Amino acid sequence: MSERKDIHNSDIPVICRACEARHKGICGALTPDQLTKLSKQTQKTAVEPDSFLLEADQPVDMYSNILNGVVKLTKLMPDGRQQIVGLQFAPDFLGRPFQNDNAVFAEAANTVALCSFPKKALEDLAAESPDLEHRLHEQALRELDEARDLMLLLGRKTAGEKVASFLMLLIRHMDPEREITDGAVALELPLKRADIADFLGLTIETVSRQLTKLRKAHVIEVENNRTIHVPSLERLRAASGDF
Amino acid sequence: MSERKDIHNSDIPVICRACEARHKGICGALTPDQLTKLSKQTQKTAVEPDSFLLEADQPVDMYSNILNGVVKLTKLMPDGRQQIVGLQFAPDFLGRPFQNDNAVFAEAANTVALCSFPKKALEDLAAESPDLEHRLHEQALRELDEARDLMLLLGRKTAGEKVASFLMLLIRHMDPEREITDGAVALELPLKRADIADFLGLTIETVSRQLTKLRKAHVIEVENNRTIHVPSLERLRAASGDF
DNA sequence: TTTGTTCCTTGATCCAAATCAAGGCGCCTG
DNA sequence: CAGGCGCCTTGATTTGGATCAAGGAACAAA
Repeated sequence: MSERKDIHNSDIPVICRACEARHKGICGALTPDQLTKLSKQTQKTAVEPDSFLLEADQPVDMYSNILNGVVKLTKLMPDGRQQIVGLQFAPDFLGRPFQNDNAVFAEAANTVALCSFPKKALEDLAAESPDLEHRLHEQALRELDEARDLMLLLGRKTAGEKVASFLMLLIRHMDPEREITDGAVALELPLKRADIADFLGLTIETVSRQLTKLRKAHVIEVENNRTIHVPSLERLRAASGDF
Repeated sequence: MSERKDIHNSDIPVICRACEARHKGICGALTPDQLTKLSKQTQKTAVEPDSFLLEADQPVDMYSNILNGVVKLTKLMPDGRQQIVGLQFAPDFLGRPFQNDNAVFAEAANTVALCSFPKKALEDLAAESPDLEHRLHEQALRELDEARDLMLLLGRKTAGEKVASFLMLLIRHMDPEREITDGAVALELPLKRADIADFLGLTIETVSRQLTKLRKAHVIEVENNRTIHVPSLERLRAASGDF
């Protein structure tokens, strides 16, 4: 009932001990016993940028936790038009529970580390542990809230607001360690321009131009194309069109 | 009567007997006892078009099942720009579990009938019935799948494709009874042009023009502005840009 | 060193959808 | 029955972002 996980760290499988998914991810819902059982079937893998983790409409027999890196969830139209419909960060759960095929592609945006386990293993655990299903439910609701924010972005924001909102979103998700004094922040873009465009419903050129505009307006500083300094979060937020 | 169905039915509270939510909605997860307990705290209400059911960022103390009609979930920008981020149909569950405020407005699109009950009553039931939480989880996942389809629509489809996709979406959700031979369908639009525009990320004028275009291309026939005949679903699907 | 590749930026032009403007139809109310 | 209102359509014009086109910087391979 009331096991103190912290005291009995020795009960925790070695490969889970330092894992973020055990704290903020779904594995936190598992007892040491369940964790041990699951960990025997897990596999940690590293994945190169731009490789596929899940194919849309293909049956999936594995779920994963994201340990590191950023995963793009994409949709494709028959003629090749593409939209990124979600970005997932560690320690998110990756997969579509209760369904054998997946409506989206999942693709590594940068180098991604995964902890994967068989679909069945998780579903068996979920059936016996309401707390695990509850965590999955909570993540689904969080993703839904995010998806709806993105719908407002895609449907009603200008290109400039989209790019500023994207930077705000990254800052919200990336390690809060980087937060510097008085609302200044530095961040490394995990996505190339083409991905940012596919995420925001824009073209590469427009993304580039809007970043230049933000730079010239001193809202951001750009270093080596991928490192962004934000001197005032407040100014960036204002550019994003949100409250 | 001594039919098995009626005997079984006699355990069910009167107001729940004919209710769709008991079959396809969340109430199907409840035992007759639980249903009786809940039904004592429920209230059926009829709501006029354009009245608010939930205010964003306001605490909510009720959840509802939609018994009839269509509910718009909307987001608003500080300057008044608006986006409909979801449409909900009977017998959907309405509300954001596990959170006291709501990130969206919920507004009746047409005349809506609701069955409402206190937040706490449902959450207590969910705690004791994993099956209920499972149903809520399933609905959240369905809404997430829909939201992602809409993100592709908003980010990458043309105005014409958006309008055709919207009609396809309505057909998918409205009563399948109306399906006529060889893929012909008639439907009543539950939304006015302004709502369709807010849903598709367009303006009223563009929606109107695209409907005219579909009409002139004989993909649809329009009657009284609100009734649409689709002679060939196949042709409409092709116009929607989807597979 | 050159040559190629990938990723990114910038400029010129074009176009789909927004905006601006007017009018039509059904419906209610005085 | 006039007048007003809500909802929708259509036309003219404008514009934000797409498309087309060129080139720069970083890096690897030859």
